[in-house]
Amino acid sequence: MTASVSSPAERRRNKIRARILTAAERVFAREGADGLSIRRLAENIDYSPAAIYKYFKSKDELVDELKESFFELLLENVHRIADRSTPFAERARDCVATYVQIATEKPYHYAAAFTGQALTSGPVDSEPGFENSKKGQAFYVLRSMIEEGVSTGVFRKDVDPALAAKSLWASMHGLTMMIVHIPTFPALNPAQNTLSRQDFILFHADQMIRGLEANDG
Amino acid sequence: MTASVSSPAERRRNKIRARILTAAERVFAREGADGLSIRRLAENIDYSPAAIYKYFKSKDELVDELKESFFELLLENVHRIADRSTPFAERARDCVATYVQIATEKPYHYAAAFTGQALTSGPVDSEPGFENSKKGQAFYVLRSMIEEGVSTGVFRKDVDPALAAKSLWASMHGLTMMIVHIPTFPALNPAQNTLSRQDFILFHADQMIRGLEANDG
DNA sequence: AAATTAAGGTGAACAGTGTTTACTTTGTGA
DNA sequence: TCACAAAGTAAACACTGTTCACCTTAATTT
Repeated sequence: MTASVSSPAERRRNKIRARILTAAERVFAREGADGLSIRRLAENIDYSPAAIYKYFKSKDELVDELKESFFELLLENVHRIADRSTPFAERARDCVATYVQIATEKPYHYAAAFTGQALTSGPVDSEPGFENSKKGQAFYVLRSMIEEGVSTGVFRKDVDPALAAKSLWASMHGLTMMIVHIPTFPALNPAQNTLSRQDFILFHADQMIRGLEANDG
Repeated sequence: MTASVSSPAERRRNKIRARILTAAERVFAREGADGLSIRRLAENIDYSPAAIYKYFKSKDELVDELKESFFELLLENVHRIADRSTPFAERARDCVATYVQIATEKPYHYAAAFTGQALTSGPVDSEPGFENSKKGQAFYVLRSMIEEGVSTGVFRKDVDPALAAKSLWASMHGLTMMIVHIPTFPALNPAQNTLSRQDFILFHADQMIRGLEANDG
């Protein structure tokens, strides 16, 4: 207990860390993890490449922080919609639309957040502490919304919210990835004319929700 | 018109090309595109790294061929199910399940096929000739199945098969990617006990199909 | 059959990458 | 002031995809 909780040295350190992160963010958003090289990054902030390793253990750790802040942004936005007092159906649709919207605005962030971890890595110990990650929290917003739908009778009584949330999440994720990877989606061909992206997102959301609804109209 | 359509030289060339591809396939299936290096590959087949470039313009081109053959396999399997004469509902479910099954068996192939192209690349000229690609053909199997569902009255009359197919494809894609990237999925935590993967796939398929069904029953 | 052309194969190099090591400078706390 | 830790660096290590000049071998043409 020598100094204040935030010593000058510590604050200075955090400042530089932040400077590195914002410089990294700019490049990552435009070119992704492959486009972001430690050497280029070091040059941008007038440091030697090795200096970065005094602030981050590895490039992966640096990129992980970018991804985590992105999911914080995503969570905030979805939460804001979920907390509205608009009718349930509308609110649910808007949540899905917002998730897809925010995600596709920063495609590299979103894709990297899932693509990141090694694919065939052992089934043990993956995602430690998922519940406390931003990604995890975003999922639980989804789950509680489905719980509301079930308890108010909009959805079938026999749907398991936890299960349904995963299914819904997968569908949202799929649409997002499609848009992210196929620039023209929902058009599959540059020439094809179809629904606008926004309308398609709403259509997809409707489709998902319809799968949960009690079909007595 | 000097020789036969397949000259000895040509056949020899194709043989070596195939040898390279099968060696590449083995590594790619286990470690993905990043794990597959030209140098390691060259060593495996007792050639110099430069030799590979006499058979493939670039590593990307080589990997593209691996991806295309994978989608050929995927298409074959889905087609086999789609051509069955089992009841419609069952057949549809099995198609979805097979798609996810095959895809998750070769996670790197599947993920790379979508992740491959540059993310923010201009909206023009992406995916030239989608209709003729294996990926495109797989999509059209889906579309015609939905057409069958609509015409036989299982699905709502107002669903646009082309649109619904895209929505369904996105949902399938999402589940596949979830399984591919989260080793424990549908469990989100190693400790969590939930539906088996196979059962979850069927649940998800049900959910999707329910979204299309005419709800008078 | 001889000469010419094309294809197959190679070692070395170019331009990158993430990361580590040994070293120097700088700043802080005792 | 002195000692110790933190910050910063140049240079190297071990890689990567790719290209170039060069040589050998096979196929074609004269």
